[in-house]
Amino acid sequence: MGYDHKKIETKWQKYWDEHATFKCDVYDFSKPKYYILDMFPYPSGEGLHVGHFENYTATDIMARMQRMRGYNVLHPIGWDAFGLPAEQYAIKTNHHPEQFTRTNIERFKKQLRRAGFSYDWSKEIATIDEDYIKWTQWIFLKLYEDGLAYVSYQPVNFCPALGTVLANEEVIDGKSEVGGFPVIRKPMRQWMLKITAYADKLEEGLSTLDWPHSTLEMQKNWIGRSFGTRVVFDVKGKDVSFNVFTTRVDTLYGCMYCCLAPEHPLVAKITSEDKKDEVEAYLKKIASKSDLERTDLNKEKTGVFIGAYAINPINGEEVPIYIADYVLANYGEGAVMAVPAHDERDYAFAKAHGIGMRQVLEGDISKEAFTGDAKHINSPLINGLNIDESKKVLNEYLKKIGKGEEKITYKLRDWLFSRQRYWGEPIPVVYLDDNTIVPLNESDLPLTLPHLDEYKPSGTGESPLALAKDWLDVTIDGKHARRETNTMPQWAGSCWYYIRYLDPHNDKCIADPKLIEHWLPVDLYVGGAEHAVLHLLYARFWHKVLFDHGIVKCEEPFKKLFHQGMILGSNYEKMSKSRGNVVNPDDLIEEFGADALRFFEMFMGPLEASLPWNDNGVEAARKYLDRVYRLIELPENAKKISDTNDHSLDYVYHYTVKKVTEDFLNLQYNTGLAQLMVLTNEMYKATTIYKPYLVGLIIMLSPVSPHLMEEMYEMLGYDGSLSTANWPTYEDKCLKKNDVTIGVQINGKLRGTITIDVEADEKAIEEAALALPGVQKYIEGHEIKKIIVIKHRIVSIVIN
RNA sequence: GCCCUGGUGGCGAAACUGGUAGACGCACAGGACUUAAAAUCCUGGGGUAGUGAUACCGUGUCGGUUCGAUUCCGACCCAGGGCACCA
Repeated sequence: MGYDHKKIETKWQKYWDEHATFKCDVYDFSKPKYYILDMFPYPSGEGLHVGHFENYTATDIMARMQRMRGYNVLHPIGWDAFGLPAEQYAIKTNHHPEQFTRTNIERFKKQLRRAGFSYDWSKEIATIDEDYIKWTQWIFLKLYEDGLAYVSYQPVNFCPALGTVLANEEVIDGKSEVGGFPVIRKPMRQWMLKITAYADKLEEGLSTLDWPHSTLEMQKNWIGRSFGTRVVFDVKGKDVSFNVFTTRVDTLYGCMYCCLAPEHPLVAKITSEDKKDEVEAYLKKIASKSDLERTDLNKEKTGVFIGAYAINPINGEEVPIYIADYVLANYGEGAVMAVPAHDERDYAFAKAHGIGMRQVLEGDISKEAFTGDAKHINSPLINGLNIDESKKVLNEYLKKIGKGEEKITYKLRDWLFSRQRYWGEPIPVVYLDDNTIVPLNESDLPLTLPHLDEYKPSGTGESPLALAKDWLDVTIDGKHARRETNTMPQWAGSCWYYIRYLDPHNDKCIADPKLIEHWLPVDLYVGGAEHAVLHLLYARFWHKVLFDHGIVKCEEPFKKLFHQGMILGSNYEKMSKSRGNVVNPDDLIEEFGADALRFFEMFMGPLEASLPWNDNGVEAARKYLDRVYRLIELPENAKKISDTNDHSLDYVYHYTVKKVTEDFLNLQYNTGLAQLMVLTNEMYKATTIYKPYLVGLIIMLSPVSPHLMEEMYEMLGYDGSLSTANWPTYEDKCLKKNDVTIGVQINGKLRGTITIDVEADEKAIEEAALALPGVQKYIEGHEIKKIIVIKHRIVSIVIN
């Protein structure tokens, strides 16, 4: 019937608890450190799902393995506990969101313990804890001191249905990411973080990281660094000029008009009298468009001539100035020089507005803009040169005449850091009656949330905190002041939690500097690819700020990053309640045990792949574990266990140790486990099982299915927990085989195999290959042109 | 449209720096054990033709390089993820 998973798993979970088996002494610097981190969960009302399990099992295996390999392993867990669902629950029920959150945390904890994850629970943190909020706010004050946090009244995305402002990243196609409600533009007082000040450092740091290629690409694209030129255009007849940004300064001779963003400050100043009405009407049209419409209409290039002309600094030509909404106010200089012949957008605009074009590169522009590299024409200073050479020449020239310079711009925008919500960290500043901002003193932290009778958004955009009169009004140095009602976004707490884990109860500083220096950066960080940009970019940003303050000593927080794939429903669709394909881990643990679930989730395929759930999978994993168990439980197998080595398993065992060790360290658990199955199968076939090899199997399997392996270790007569056992090693001499089987190809087709002594020289291999009857048959009557012998691999015979 | 990732049996997947494609597992089939079934243990499974040894075909498609290509190169098709007028 197999082992009693309930009894065994409960027994060992209790043992680990009572012996504090996985508590990490962070001050023990005698062993090399290994810091392995999971992206901490948001404690939702739905509990842990199989996807969480995949993530946490993967890291748990690494943690358990590295402990056995002699590392001091830090493997903590905590709760990303602020978040919208708790607030929405509070709005509905009028209960405090913390109540909801704490209940969920307890449920998650129970599930994690049942899964047997080897977390150091003494390091547990939640972002909503007062002594955590304190340091989140403390970091905010550092950002404020540095001028990296500032108030801005720019238009922001307001979602009437949620009654709150959203970050650009939370708006998808003009609708809120959560709920899918329409979003409009509305000017409001906001806190911004100047992440753009770190754009360069964030870009540069990417090259030092051992991260998935696609994630590095995404961050690179998000930061969007581009090298170009700022060119100065004077406005004809007025004493003003404007800048444009271009990455193609080489096409300057082909500039037929200039285009300002509708919001450009110069528009009002230089619009001619007769064009005022037209411009006004256009601006009105733009303003009423939502982001959705603005991007939707991107097929048609709209814009109007504003009755002014700019002077092209390269040739003194006067070109008309337009405004058009395809020019973005907050990128580059908010203005472009338009070269219809060599830019797709300018081409479309010119066609639509009857503007001519001048070709300045050789190429076909009859149907579309030519954007490739070629020789320049119609460009006196650079005729005959290609793009790169031309840029160099023109950059130098523009610099000399004071009309431009090389410039770097970024797509990255500043981070909208405030939310008009209750359930977030209060922003630790107050406003005097004259609107002067006064940051709180460090000694006043943490600034905690007041209890409210109602948690509904005020609807005007201000957070429910505006209703907490007693909390809101304060006296600072005898003067009346009002607290900031905005709170921080959920991202805030997750920006630095990996630091707090080192020293979660420190009330003097965010963590003991000695610990920060020793333990950071995180050696391995595992979590979903959905955080490829936002969380991982924000956390890197804060880390770099803390680095500049000397608080952390390394420039990047997460040395190696890994994204586990998504587990899909058995119908290949994303698991969701509405699709009815959600798999509940609790039921599976109940029926097959945590060990089996852990095993299956690692065995089902590569960790990074998104794979469909297979209902038989967990049962199959369980059957394998039963099979391992029977190696000692079944009398006829137990009889075979011997303290004397008959060497029959030497090769397969040592090969398995090598492969499993390498595969596990590379997070290729599926192939490592396959090899453990091979070893198990061989043990079944063997007449004698050398006991140390059996122990080796148990140890290698223990990170994956720890409870049963602890039990088996005990059954074999060993004391204590496997966590103090040593990871097995292999000997090269056991990996040597006496002979190898290699293929024999004739003209690329496999015609036979030979088994030959590994030491055999090429000549002997060649002879053995030619001697094969199957080979002879093909060679007869043909001339052998060439024989290629690759030792231990293949013999390739070429005939005509 | 642009960027990234991937496409291998009925299914999940393996395959070192180009070297016997399909390890391991699921499902399936056969055998042993059993009165029987379940469980277990053993064996067999890429396709087509053939009783058979064997032959031919086969890693999304088409071409190329090579003695040899899942692996390298070119073009294309499909799926997933990201970005979206970024000058």
